[in-house]
Amino acid sequence: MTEESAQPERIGVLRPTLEAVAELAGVSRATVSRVVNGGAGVRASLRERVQRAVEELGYVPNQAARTLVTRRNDAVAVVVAEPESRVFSDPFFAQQLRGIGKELSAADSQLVLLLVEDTGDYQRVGRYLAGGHVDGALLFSLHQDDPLPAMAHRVGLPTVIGGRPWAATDRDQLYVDTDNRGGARLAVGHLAALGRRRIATITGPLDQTSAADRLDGYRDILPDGDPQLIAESDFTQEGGGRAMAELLARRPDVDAVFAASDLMASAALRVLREHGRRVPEDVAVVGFDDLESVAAWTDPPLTTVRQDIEDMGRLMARLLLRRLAGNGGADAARTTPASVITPTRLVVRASA
Amino acid sequence: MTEESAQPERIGVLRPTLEAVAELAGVSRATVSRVVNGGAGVRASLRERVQRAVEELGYVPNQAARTLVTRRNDAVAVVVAEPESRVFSDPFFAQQLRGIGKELSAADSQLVLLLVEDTGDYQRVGRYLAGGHVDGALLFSLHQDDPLPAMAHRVGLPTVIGGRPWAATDRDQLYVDTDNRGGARLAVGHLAALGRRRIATITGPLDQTSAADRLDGYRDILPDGDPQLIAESDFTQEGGGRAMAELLARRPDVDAVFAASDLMASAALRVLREHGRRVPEDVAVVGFDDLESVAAWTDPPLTTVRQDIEDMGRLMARLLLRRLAGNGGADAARTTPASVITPTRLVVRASA
DNA sequence: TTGAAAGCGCTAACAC
DNA sequence: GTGTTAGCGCTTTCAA
Repeated sequence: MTEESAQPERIGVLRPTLEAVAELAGVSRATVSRVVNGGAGVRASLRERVQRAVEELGYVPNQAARTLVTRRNDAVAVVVAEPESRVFSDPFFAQQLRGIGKELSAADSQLVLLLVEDTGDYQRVGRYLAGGHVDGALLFSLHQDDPLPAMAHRVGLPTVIGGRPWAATDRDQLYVDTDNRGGARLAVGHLAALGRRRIATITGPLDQTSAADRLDGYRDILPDGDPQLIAESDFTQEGGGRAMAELLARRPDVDAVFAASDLMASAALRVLREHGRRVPEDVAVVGFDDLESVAAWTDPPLTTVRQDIEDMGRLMARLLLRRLAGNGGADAARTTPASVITPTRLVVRASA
Repeated sequence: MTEESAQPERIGVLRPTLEAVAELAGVSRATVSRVVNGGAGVRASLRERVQRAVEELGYVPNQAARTLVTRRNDAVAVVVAEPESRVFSDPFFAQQLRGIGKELSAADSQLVLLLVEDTGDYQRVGRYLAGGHVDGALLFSLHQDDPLPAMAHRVGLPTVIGGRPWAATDRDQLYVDTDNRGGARLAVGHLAALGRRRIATITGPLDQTSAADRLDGYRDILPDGDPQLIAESDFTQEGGGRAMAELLARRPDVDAVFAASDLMASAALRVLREHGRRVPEDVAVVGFDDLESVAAWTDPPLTTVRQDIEDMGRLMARLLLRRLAGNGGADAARTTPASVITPTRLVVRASA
């Protein structure tokens, strides 16, 4: 009994198989399988007998065996290529995940969250995705040369990316993005309409398309702007504060700031106050995101560009699910979903 | 081509199998399998030939098939029974997850995070755990009658719980907990030693053992305390602020507060200031957790009970991995790991 | 060292 | 309706 053998020599609980249930119920495996999977086309009396047997034995289908034949997992991976210190401090992810979770639950699919902490993790996560543990993947926070989309494409794993990817690995790579450029134009246009003439911007990390696109929107409105008025930052509170201080040093006459995230805008507000500037009288400030927990509670409340983050998550999940569902047919072309750019709108509060 | 058939009619990329690699390399499936799994006992020349074939075909083993025979997944679930709004706002989880992630990476096991949002999710998560997708599970934030441990036990899934469970489902249910009671004694003892005589406490939700145990520690030091000095709260910032206001209303002469979390303590600090109390002169405050991002940055910096959260995560993972490893033998008794209570210590800063 | 062959537990034709 | 049967892709004896 000590050595492994072909016989079912298990350590803990002996998990019953379809076979065992079939025997106990006095039917064939096929019938048990039918009952377990909905029971369509099985006489009621038999069905009940089988159900009792399932109950009695505490039978739970072995997913590996099932997946092996059906090629479905009813699970979807969400991969976030960001240290968890950021994943867990930025409300952005939480909201996005909430949307995704809701949509997947409705489809009875399990959300599996994978965090890519450092470079070494890529291999393991890649193996996980390639190994067929999930039916599809939602990829987030991809930086410029992230290998994940290519990996997924290589093994044929359906994928939707959060945010516009830098380059399409795949002709029909699906993604969901906010209209970052349009949103930025809204913000900067508003400041210009207010009569501000020295409008600065605090950007996100420019190796992310969201940050780059927002800067492009800024430039759309101010094509001849002073480069001194552009401070590159990183979407965090600390970074935003630093950038604001820098701008103040470079151009003390700055009279407006478009910060590419609410977190950065809130830090800018604080730094401006510390430097004796009144908002919005001396300097008008506009953020981006409209995070409920931030924008409404700053002093003064933040004028910002609203994007519906939870809805983006929902959309991503829906896109993926539709692609998964649309597998079978030759009519793929008709049912193939397309990438989505969600709209933004300006929410005017007191800061600008 | 439109209908499903037994033939490999796939939609996207045709994923190569062992068979295909074997054919291309001109060897048997067994040999390919050996190479893929480390290549022990295969002649170098053959090994290389196989590796080239694997490379060329972009072969990735099908995990479902592998799991079906090995009964291993190299994946571990972390289940958090808490709405993500809390998971993502409380740094506690992030730290714990970091510890777990590190330990699992080292064992080349994939961390799979499952969030239980509402009651409906239990079924799906239960099915996921029972379905054999993971080798084991780490369970967090279990409330009083949480069905998860029983579910896991029922299907024989090795499990380690974060925090002491209310009742052991299983004789040798493993868990990792902080010495909550001892830590609370440290905190309250410190306040008493400072000469404080009207020491209040703000508790966590008393349906969680961590909160209940900390309250017990408080009572150990103050067995005859005034019940008016005890305010039940919920570990959040909002709750902590409310509780502090309440205490101030009930006992304006309060001269010390032991808050059962740093988040609550920081809110208490703010409320005390708003009520014109100086800390620590009028009211001394001690927290619990020693969250880097909170305790050191409050004004004044928080005296608190330190628990090494990341290490707890690490410990949980290690316990689980050891249990997983210790499966095979009859010597299970000797290698069986036992639950752990991690020590606490008082970190004295300016608030008490 | 290598290959042949027997399953792991399940689903899905297909036949009755 | 129900049972029989043939795999899904892999690992692992066992023999050569």
